[in-house]
Amino acid sequence: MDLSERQLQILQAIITDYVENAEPVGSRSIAKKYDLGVSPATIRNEMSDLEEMGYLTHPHTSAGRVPSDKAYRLYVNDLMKKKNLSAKEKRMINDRLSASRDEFDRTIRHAAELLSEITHLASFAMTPATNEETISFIRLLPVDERTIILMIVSESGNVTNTTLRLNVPYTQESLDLLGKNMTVSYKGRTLDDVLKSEIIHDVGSDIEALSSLKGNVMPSFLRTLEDMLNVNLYMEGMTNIFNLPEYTSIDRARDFMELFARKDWFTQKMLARDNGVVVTIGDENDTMKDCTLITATYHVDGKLVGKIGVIGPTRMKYGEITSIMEYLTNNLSESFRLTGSTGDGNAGGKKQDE
Amino acid sequence: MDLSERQLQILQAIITDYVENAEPVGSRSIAKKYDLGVSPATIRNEMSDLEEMGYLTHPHTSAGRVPSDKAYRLYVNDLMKKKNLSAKEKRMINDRLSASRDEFDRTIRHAAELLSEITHLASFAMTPATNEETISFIRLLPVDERTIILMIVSESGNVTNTTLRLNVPYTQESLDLLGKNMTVSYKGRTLDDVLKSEIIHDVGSDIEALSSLKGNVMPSFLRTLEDMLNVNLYMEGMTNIFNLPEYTSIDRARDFMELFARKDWFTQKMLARDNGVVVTIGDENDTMKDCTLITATYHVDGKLVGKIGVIGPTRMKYGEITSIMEYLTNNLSESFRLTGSTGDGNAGGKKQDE
DNA sequence: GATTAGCACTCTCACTTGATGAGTGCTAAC
DNA sequence: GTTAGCACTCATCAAGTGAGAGTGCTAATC
Repeated sequence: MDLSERQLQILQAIITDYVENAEPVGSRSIAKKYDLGVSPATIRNEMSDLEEMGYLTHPHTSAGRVPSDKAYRLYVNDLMKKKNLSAKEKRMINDRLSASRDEFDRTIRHAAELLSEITHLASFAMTPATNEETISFIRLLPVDERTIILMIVSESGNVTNTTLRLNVPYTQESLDLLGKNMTVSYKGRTLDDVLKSEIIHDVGSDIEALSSLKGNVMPSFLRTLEDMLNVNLYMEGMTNIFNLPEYTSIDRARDFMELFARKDWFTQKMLARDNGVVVTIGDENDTMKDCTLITATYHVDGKLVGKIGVIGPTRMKYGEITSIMEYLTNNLSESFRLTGSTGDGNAGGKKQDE
Repeated sequence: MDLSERQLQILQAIITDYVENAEPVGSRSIAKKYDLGVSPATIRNEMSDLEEMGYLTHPHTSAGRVPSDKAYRLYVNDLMKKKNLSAKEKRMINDRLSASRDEFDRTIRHAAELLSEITHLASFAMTPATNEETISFIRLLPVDERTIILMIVSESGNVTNTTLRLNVPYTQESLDLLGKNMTVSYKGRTLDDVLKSEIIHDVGSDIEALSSLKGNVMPSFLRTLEDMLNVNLYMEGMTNIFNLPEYTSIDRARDFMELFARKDWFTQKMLARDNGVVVTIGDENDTMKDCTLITATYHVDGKLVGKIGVIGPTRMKYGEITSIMEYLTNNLSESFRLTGSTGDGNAGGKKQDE
């Protein structure tokens, strides 16, 4: 049961108007503002049909119509036009990201800031999941008589380290040896793989002298691997939502904020989403049934996949926002194309044209 | 102009009642609940005097009295009784912190979580400022043909590293040499000191071959030092304030949240505060004039100083909260007494008695 | 002289009422 | 199929009302 051309026009007009003004839109104002060549009465009849089909709802008898989730879905799939970013917007994005291009985490955080500034919504950015990363080498360095540093380096240049305190003495040679020993064991294996296998049978060392040292180091080693697997989540512009009429009620604002205070939970949710630009509207989300969530993915070295996203009420400028996110993620992927995962000092990636 | 014993009793009763119920308290309810042996009329007269002296205010003619900032200050200085923590509370603190005692940053974050859970207020915790830390050694490690890792280790075992991309080739020897060279130059100097001097005259190397390599490394070196100087700030329980009657207005809630979205600014503010348990009430803060801020300091290795704090309306349980914070910071300092600054694998610090 | 009872007065809060206006839904005319 | 006309619905706002809590003053009491 397809919609007629006129119905689509009316639906689009209602969505446009409602997204702009956040107030139920009536037949008269549609007829006046959008030149559809028909009278309010006709529009009323069409509206009534659209409501029957589930595209519109009615807060109460004598109020205007409000688009339903189903209407937004139709809009996103078929009606919405991509917005061409202005030169100014493109320049803003390029400038703000390139200023920190040489440092990975900072760039990601800036992307989130930028996104919330441009969209006036709450945004977030996640560093890539690193399950697939492989270990390059492991090294142990002395600090003082009892303290050493354990350092794990991945093949894409990711580094994590932990300072740990031993309950046995050590020598420079034993540290070097254990480092080499561990490197041989784990080089080329993914973090996930190592973590899963080692946590079960914590193997002793072949060489007697190293055994106790290794016993000291292994728990920290596993813990450090876990740390490396953790993605960082940056959230920005949470307070933007206070300016939206949807959230003038304290309770709804509270619910919103509380949802995102649970960072771990939220990270898991987001990791599970598909790649590319993904829009989920209202009921399509299992929590936050009155929000829309848009996520997009960027790539590091063409391999690792990170995510950015915005969260807001279902009433949002879909065309504009998806276009911005597309541009932004392309820009990010471009920046991280040649370099490793943690900054590059000077040589920035090739810049996207403006 | 001192207050009479009876005036103090009445003031204390009003504060206690108001802190509990968040509603202006009238003479009748004081007379009924607190056994002062005088009639409401007498209390009314005293209240009137207290108001004249600036300890109480009046929302409107026919409402009860509300304590002023001045009253809270008097209460905190003279009237308030320290609360003895229950065994259960102590156990909770000990358990929750010791579970993560071997990892510094995580422990600090847990302290903030714990604090907001116990107090039902917004809380924060800062890692220590490290201006006074001194450099122990610097090392450069190879990743691939063009990528190396720069690693800086402080004498307390703090480690920071950056991956950087070179635009000149390198050899293992040159890396080792430059690392040693830099270690000799900077060992024993404080981060602050090195950062300030080097940022001005970016010295070239004495040995010709290292010159270009060093040129590549120095900018990252300085940037990494800056990173090391940055304190981490963890904020928790921001949404707790939504449950307080003081913040049922969306505008006040918004103001509150926006203040703490500016993490850098907030960090600076907090760094400037004195050591020990510090309470600033309402007007005593230059921003957030309707909040009370309580901060307390913990020590790492007896030297570095970090901070934790809570933020809430001036109406809060001062006695209880300061006691909790005192216990908590003592516990933290105890944990970080022997170990370096970034975890210790096994050997936990001596535990405080329960 | 300090304390207290009594009472008029003030102000908030919750509730009601009525007017207004936006918008629908139906019917009959075009 | 489209439109004008009109009765009807519902939210919103302002004004008005009464109850309740609490003060401040005065005069009586200890």
